[in-house]
Amino acid sequence: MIMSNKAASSRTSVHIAHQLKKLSLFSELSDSTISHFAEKASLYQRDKGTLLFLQEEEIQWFYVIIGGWVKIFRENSDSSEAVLDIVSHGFVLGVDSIADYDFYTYSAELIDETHYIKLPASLLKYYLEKDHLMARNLLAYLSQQNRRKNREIEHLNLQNASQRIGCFLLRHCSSSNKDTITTLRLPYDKSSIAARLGMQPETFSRAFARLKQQVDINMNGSIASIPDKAALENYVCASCSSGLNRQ
Amino acid sequence: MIMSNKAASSRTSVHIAHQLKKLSLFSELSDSTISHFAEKASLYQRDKGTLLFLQEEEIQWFYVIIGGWVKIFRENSDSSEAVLDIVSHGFVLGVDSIADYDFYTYSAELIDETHYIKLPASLLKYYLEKDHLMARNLLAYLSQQNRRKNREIEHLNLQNASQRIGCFLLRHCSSSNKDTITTLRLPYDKSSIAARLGMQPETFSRAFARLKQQVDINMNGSIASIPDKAALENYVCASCSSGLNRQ
DNA sequence: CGTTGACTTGAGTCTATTCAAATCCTGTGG
DNA sequence: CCACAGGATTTGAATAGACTCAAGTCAACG
Repeated sequence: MIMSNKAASSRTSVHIAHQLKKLSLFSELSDSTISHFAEKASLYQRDKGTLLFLQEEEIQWFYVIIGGWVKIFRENSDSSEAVLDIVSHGFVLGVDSIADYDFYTYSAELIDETHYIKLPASLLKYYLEKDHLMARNLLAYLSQQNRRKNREIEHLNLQNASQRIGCFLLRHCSSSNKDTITTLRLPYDKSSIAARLGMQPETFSRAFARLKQQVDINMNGSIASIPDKAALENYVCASCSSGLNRQ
Repeated sequence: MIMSNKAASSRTSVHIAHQLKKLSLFSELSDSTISHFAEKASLYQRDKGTLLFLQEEEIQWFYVIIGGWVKIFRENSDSSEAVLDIVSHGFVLGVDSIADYDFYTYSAELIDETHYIKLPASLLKYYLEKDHLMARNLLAYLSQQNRRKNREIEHLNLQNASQRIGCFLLRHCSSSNKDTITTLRLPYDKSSIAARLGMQPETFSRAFARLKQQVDINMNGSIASIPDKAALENYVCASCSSGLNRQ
């Protein structure tokens, strides 16, 4: 990232600080702490295919996703990979093992043009020791991740392919007004959603077709619009232990 | 828990302190902190079927499992339940949401006669604020749980029924000497293992039979013995991204 | 206008599920 | 100590869902 001059750099830093403040990981931190992070951070926009980091690499940076889509995955000895998650704006990547392990335990790759902030892990570690609030925020973040994964395990066990697709859609709808039509930009590459949901691309295609038959969903390129979100929730959560808004 | 006199209570407390010290959650904490926990804790031994807590209840206690087996699960609107995990000695239950949510996000039930310590959540919360080490230990614990669940999701996606059973066995073998025969007491009720692994009891039975054909495993009541652990690892981890001893 | 890559559709196969029946265990009462 | 009831586990047969491989469609792009 090349800055033309100090002023530009400062403008970027203010912009980054603004983005960081939105995150629960940085909530209630002092302005000086946040600007400290913002000063050491850089803003990126990169294309599909860019690797953020690989499993087993030493943790040097962590990432905040502003927009776009990132695939979190693990590769194994034979060629296949397991997609653990596909995440978008507001997600923080690479902090899961920062407290006790020092190495990334998964790989992360952009599957769309993505806008993100890159921050030094050492700074987070520093504040983790120094600032009790930082530790508490990370605790809350990890707790939330745990619950997210519990839900994931439950769904893999109990939901069928169509329901899992519907659930994925719902999770990525910004919780907008119930009465308006919800629209949502999906990752360009649908086969990675399939992998994320633990199914083959063909199964995804067929199951999505079935889902569209059951509840009203319109696809327009990679834009999905859902006229009746409640109907989708109803279809999806027939076998969920937690309603959509529960933890 | 009725104590006959102060001396007995004190002996119990020393015993509990000894157990707590083994856990990473309490590692490096001062002796006085640990005895503070131990004083407020009680030791229990209860039968199969005992409920430790239910999802949505307010978190009042957390639990350390000394021996036996506990089922962690979530129930949903229709009758079915999702078993998130089945855990035994050394596991800490009920702290996942202590930092940010105040309610249990899963239920826990003994599926065997089980030996455990019950501790007040408020004390953990108190030290979480006061003692930086406690926060760091819980961070490490949650990080580890996250990795455990990532592995779980990967396995649900990539492994077949037999491999998942083998993996469950391996995970619960104490990492003893490679050359000796490994033995392992399984929960009395096999159908909860089946549920834990996301399959029906019938599938469990058939898949286990297949596993026993492939690698040498002897069952004797609920005691499994594995003469050649390496062979089992080899069978199971053909499609794992992480070797057994990785994080 | 043809090529390329992504997605869909089709047909056959495989794995796990379901329902039903048989068998094995275990704890209990005689 | 043994027989027995009841539950858990196993086995069998039919079915359903997802997978694989192959072929077809579609749209974007040069």
